[in-house]
Amino acid sequence: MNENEAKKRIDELRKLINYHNHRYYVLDSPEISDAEYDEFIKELQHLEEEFPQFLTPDSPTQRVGAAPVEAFGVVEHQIPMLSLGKAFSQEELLAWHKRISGLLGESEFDLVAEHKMDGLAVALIYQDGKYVTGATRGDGFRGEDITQNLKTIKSVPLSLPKGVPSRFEARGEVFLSKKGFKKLNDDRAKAGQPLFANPRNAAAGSVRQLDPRITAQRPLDIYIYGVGQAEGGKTFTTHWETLEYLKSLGFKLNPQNKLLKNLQEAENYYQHWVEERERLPYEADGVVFKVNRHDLQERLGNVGGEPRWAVAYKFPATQATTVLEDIGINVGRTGTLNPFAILKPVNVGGVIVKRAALHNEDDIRRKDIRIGDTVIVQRAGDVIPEVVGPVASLRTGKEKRFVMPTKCPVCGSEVTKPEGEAMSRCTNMSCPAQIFELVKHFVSRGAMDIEGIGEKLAEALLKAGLIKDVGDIYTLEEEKLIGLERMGKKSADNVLKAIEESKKRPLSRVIFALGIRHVGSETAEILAKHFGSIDRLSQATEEELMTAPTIGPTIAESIVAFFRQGSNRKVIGKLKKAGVTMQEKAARPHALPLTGKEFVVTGKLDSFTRTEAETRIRELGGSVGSSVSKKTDFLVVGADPGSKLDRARQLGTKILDEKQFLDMLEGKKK
DNA sequence: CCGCCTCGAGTTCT
DNA sequence: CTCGAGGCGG
Repeated sequence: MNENEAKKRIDELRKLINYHNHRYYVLDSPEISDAEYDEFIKELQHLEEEFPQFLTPDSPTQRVGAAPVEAFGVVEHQIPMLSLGKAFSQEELLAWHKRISGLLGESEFDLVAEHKMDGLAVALIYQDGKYVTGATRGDGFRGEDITQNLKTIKSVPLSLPKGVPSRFEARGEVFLSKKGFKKLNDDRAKAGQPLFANPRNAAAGSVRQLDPRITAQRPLDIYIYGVGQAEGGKTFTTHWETLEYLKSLGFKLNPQNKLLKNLQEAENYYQHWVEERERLPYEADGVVFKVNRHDLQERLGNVGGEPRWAVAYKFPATQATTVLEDIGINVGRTGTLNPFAILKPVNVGGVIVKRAALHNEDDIRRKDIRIGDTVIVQRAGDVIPEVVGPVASLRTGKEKRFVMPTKCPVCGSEVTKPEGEAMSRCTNMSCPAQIFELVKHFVSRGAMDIEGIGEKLAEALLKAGLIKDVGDIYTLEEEKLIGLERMGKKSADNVLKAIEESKKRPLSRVIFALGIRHVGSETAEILAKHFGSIDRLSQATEEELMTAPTIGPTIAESIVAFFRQGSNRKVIGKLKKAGVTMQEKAARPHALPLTGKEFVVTGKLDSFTRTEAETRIRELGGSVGSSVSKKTDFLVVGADPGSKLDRARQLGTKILDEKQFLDMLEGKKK
């Protein structure tokens, strides 16, 4: 290949790559496969190596691999990057609107609504259509030169179409998607590095890497929201037109931007996203409203370093800081010691939070959470409150590191933490905490389903010594029950009736109810089918157990150990004596209607709870999965479905609404 | 041996 | 809903 041919092919490839890059990273609708794209990149790299005279900084191969710098240079913003005034309530939004309406002498004017991304503001500067400089906002007047780092973001165009102003500055927000943020933190956790508290910190940290090769590995993205400096070229009369123009230049804009007619529509827009923000692929901490017409913007001007023509209306915070007063320990059914945070009560997004999950010891150490720390607490949507991490800068030095007790806080027995496992466990099988949890599990809905025995009664029964293990439930008598708190004849009768009922539960439920470690509802089902009775199951050796599907050495060992334990054999004896199901029911004459079909349920159903629906499916021979996969046959969708619906659509899984599902249960169609 | 897919277990607040 | 871990396929 001679020089001329090479030059021609290089230009061609760059055009091609830029086009497909834009399709993929900006428009989210690729036309070619990743492999084909990589082929183009490879070919271009080869040519550029062979003909280095044609290598230019705006070549798509130059996004990665610039050498690290010692420190960042300074970039002066020709037009300051101002921060926005904030509104925290409807009243404050109203006040903003009223003030500018007064200044303008009219109250109906278009507004542009945008999401306030949880990221960091940057400027991209183009000279004669070529990307030359990228800068952080800094203090608004001077920022840091992060040109090489921003270049690694694939949705940043490196060159613009002909006809753009000779010097052109686009402004936007660099951010991490929720997924990207999570993945980044997961990777850091695995590597034992400190975690980022939120996507903004993560984005800022990534963009301010001295080594652009590190930045290139972070899944950063950018939404452009405006123009800074622009010498020559087009002028626009509204902000919306400016946004359209930016889009036409190849910049990536937030698809949720919207042109609104008045304040009412702005309030609706806000309300909508307060409710829907969980569903967004990125984190937003509010919405921004901007006066659309540029002439009105100019008349309103700036005041106190903030433009009067825009306002950031913040969402209710999902994070708050409070003091971690102590770390408590719960002992679970399987003896696991589960630490939880005891917090100085704090309002997070309208809910008073006093406790929060702290999954395990490693997690506490990884996040370096200490008792007495001021911590960030987060409650996203319906999700359980969790401690994100400490605010290390507020430490006084009096904070105490958490140490997992070596004795069970409930019974005082030895605690072990097997090598390589995340959980510490109490070794005492008859630890009162474990027995209590086991009773709760035994009577719970998915297990023996004894209505009337709940947390309260279970505790009372144990305390009064009426039961010592789950087998004793079947020897309870009316007179004894009536003595207990809030328990009259009527309630006692009901409880006894429910206990009687529970004797009829199928074998699989009984196996599940026993609470054998690693044996949940699915595995119990398999064991019941495979062994047919408790007697055969209890006599099975590890080898025999492992012939059943999904049973490996760990589960097999756990089952054998369970039945070897004398106390467990005694419990089974009691259940047998009471007449609880010990055999799989005789093979049914005809196959159940839903045999072999796997269901997944999402959202709220009207006719019954999700667990009830799942039980019904199992009774009819179907199985229930917890997430949608290739194997799933049907997704049952109730109100307010979660991400499972998206996944089902992706996989083309058959989707049933509640009505169709009920019809199916009644056997109307298959 | 590693990565993917499921299952099991535990959590908070209204 | 999320995390950890068991099972199994590539």
